[in-house]
Amino acid sequence: MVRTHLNRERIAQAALDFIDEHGSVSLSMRKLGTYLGVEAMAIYRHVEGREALLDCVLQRLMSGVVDGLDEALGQSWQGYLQDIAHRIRDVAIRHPKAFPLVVTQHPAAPWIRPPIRDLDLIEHLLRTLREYGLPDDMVVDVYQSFSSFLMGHLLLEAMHAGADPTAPATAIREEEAPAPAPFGRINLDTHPTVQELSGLLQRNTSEEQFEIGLEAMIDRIEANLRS
Amino acid sequence: MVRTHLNRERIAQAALDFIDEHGSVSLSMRKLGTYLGVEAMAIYRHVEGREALLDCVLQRLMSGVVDGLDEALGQSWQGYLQDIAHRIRDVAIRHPKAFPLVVTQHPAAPWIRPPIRDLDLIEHLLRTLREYGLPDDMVVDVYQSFSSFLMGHLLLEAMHAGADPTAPATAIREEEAPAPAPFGRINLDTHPTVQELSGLLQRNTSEEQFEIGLEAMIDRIEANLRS
DNA sequence: ACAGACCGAACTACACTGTAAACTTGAGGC
DNA sequence: GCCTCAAGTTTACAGTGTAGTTCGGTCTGT
Repeated sequence: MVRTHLNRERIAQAALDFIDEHGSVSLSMRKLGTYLGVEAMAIYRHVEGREALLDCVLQRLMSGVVDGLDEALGQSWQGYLQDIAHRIRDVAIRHPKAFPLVVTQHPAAPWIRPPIRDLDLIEHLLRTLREYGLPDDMVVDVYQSFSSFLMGHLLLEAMHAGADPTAPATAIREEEAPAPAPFGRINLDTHPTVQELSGLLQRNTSEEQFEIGLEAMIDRIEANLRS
Repeated sequence: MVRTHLNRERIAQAALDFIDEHGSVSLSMRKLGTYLGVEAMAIYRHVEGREALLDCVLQRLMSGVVDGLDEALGQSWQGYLQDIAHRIRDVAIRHPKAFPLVVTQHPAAPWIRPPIRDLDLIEHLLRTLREYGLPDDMVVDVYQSFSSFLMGHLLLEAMHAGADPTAPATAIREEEAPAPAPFGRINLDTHPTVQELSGLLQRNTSEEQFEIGLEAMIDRIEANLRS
């Protein structure tokens, strides 16, 4: 009986599923093996090792972003950037446990900036911006600003979304006072402002802030272009 | 002979030194033990485990930021934010291998946003902004924008600075053509734009971009305040 | 000064990790 | 029929985090 043979695709998909479910730190070759119904060492026939495996997962994660990106063209570079940004945000939100893998360095190209680690996507971005008439130094500027903006927002959003819901939220106060403070009682006395603003702090306005920040970045580029 | 007794401080400092030298992934209890001239298990008398150890390192990393922050007061909230931002950037640059630890979740407070993981610092920031007269919702907004801005910029900068200089920069081209392309020859044919812009891409303008981005963020807050 | 509590450091043990090497098996080609 | 060869398995080993236990010196109460 030949259960559909192993290959890079199937392994990457299974690893992604596993990570979505249990987190990336608890992914081990052996666990992935049993998850695939196969002996752990069989995986090494198809990927070089754990690091390469995680790289495959990342590639699979981002593969959807670059595909069908050409249809998004034809508007303006502003719309194009908005489109890419939202595509990547979708990935981050759909796979919050896997997305933080973008901070691991690409072994073959340390100069690639997360979270856009896909060379095809980088090429597409640079080329398109150029075709929209942006000068070269501005193109690189946009790429870099865009990277760090996405990095900051999406990593935070993913961490928030991927936080273990079963987290203990342990108390720091040594007393076991059952104080029903907001978000798992934290030193209410030494940090009164934090406590007072807790309501506002735990409000999730990620999406709004993402849109505002993205808009602001694009505005800034526009202003820079005109000057 | 009582070689200066172990304590949390000494352990955290040694761990930080070790990470600065060899990176955080290769820090193990046993290696830290020998690094301290002590048996690995002795460490468990002072810190609860590996996770707690890394948390100690983070605490030690950021301890310098909040100390002596009151002297930076008295100017304006703009100057205050600039000051904090530069202090944290200094940490990121001085400890590029340790800084990425900020993305690990704080176990007791998952709602804390990296890279500002120090409750004292958060309290200080929120209180100060309030004292400068910013309305509560704006205070929280600033905290969150500030976090993601620092996160994006500093993590990228740290990754860049902490990249293993002995990295192979392997070729993707199967030919072993010795093409002296910029930054470790990468698929010159399929990604011509990347290649063409390689000169601009590898230019390090992190500091400039940091200043520009920080300024822009503050301007945005000001504009938001006036409206 | 001395006895006993005490506590930090060391040792042992165990389950689990990544990975290399040798081995088994089963399908296709002569 | 046998040969080949690649995919999957088994075995092995060094290294990991950490719980449990033991040892040896220091501090304290009298």
